Amino acid sequence: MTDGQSLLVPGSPAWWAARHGRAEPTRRVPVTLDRIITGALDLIDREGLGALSMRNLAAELQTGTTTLYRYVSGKDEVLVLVADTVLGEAQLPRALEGLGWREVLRELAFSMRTVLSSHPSVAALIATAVPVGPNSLRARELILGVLRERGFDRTLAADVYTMLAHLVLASVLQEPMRDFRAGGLGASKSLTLRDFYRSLPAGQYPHLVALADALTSRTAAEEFEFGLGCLLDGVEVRLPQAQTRRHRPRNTTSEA
Amino acid sequence: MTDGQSLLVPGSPAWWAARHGRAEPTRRVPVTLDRIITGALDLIDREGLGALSMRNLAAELQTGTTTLYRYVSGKDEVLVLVADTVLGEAQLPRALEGLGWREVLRELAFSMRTVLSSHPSVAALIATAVPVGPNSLRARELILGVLRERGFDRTLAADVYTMLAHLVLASVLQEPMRDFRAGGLGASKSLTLRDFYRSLPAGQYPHLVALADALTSRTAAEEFEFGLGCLLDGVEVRLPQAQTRRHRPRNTTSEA
DNA sequence: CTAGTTTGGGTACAGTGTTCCCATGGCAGG
DNA sequence: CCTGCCATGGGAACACTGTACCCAAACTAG
Repeated sequence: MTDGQSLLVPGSPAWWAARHGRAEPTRRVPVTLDRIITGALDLIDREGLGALSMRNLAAELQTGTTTLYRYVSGKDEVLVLVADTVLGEAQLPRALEGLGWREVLRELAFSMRTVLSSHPSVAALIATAVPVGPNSLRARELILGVLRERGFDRTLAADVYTMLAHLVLASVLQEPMRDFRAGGLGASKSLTLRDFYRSLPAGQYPHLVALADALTSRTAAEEFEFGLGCLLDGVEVRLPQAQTRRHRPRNTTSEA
Repeated sequence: MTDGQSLLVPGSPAWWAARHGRAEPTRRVPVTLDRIITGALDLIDREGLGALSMRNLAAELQTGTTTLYRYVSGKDEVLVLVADTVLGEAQLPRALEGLGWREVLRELAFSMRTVLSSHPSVAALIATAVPVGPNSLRARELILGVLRERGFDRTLAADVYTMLAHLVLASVLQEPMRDFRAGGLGASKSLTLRDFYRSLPAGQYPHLVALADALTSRTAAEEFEFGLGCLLDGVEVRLPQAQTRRHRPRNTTSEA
């Protein structure tokens, strides 16, 4: 299709606007790799992963579709670059030295989770492909370094890193389903997940009905907090030197 | 395309074969929902998620594309049905009563992981959509019941279930990347992940280079085993009654 | 001013999900 | 017997997708 509006045909309003707009006179913004990546990320965050097509991306950048292929080998490469860019948004090397391994791991895991959580659709990209971009490698390197310097042996450091990555990934992946509506047969009857659990036959699924609230009232961050705490406690048990300064866990609340 | 071979034009070899083949005379196998689901699952397992298109699926079932839409509202529904079918392949209610919560959770988590691991591509379906099919609900109900009957309060049961689900999901999702080859610029230089880590600049990524073996020598099941152990230990700490029969963890091996 | 190299992009092809509409076949009613 | 019906099967078409080929515009070097 010719798209009509994105072309700057002389005499058209868009042409005039570009001609004596208040900004710099060169309205033809050059295409760069960065513009492609940020444009793709914007498009994904705004309209979801499914909305990212090479044509849409080209339209977003006000250029032609095939132009993108001058900077990128294909859509796959765009996705890889976007994923690594997001991973790079986490500012990891904050104040770090004085803290014990628990605090550092908490800090790192949470900042990774936060940055991925702000680009929900991107998590799926990272989940199904080994992230080998520089930002991803830097993060891995940093976490492994923290573990080694705190006395973890090689296998334990690798195992703990893998578990942390798994935990972060799963938490972020499952987060968008929090606002899930079930039963879309008609537009009228859309249930929230909690009401869906409540509406199940109590004879068949007694616990799902009874735990409808418990299963759906947690924030994704709270769930992550819980899982991270469990994992770190488990790691503490596995440390060779029994340098276990005991600490009292705090969320075993019993509700009404 | 007309496909030529799947059409039984009278007089063609295929027609004759169907006419007096050694099997039953009715060669036109009727299309059913079950055939669609199992066909889709076969296709996914055999050639990956990307190979599942409505046309491919129709060809697999030796029928026309639009016929599928008589039984299914679209591709999304096929995927949902496939996901729930896979979830249903886990035989969960094995011998269960005598065991403590640790053993039961291990058993259930492992069997879920095993069944998902045998259909690697399907895990991605479950990760990005709330599974609300009957088999999925049955599994959730069973696990929650186990937890409640073993003395977990409502929130703790829900939290622990969520963590287990996350762990299983992430483990299965990351499993296919185990046979990942990096650096596919040319067909000549395809590195395994371990060699990729080894080939990194040691000045920039010292720990990644040093831990190349540790990061890649684990089986997915072993990693899962480790994570599950950590998690269960963490859960044990959070149990209200300090019914902690201590047990010695066993994998803090220090390698060469 | 010309030659050449980079950058931008229209057209085209194969493949996707989905819908419209027509053909076929078995079965009930006359 | 023939006739009409209706659920099932499927061809053609539409609006997309990623990508390759090839041509036009623009800028740079001589």
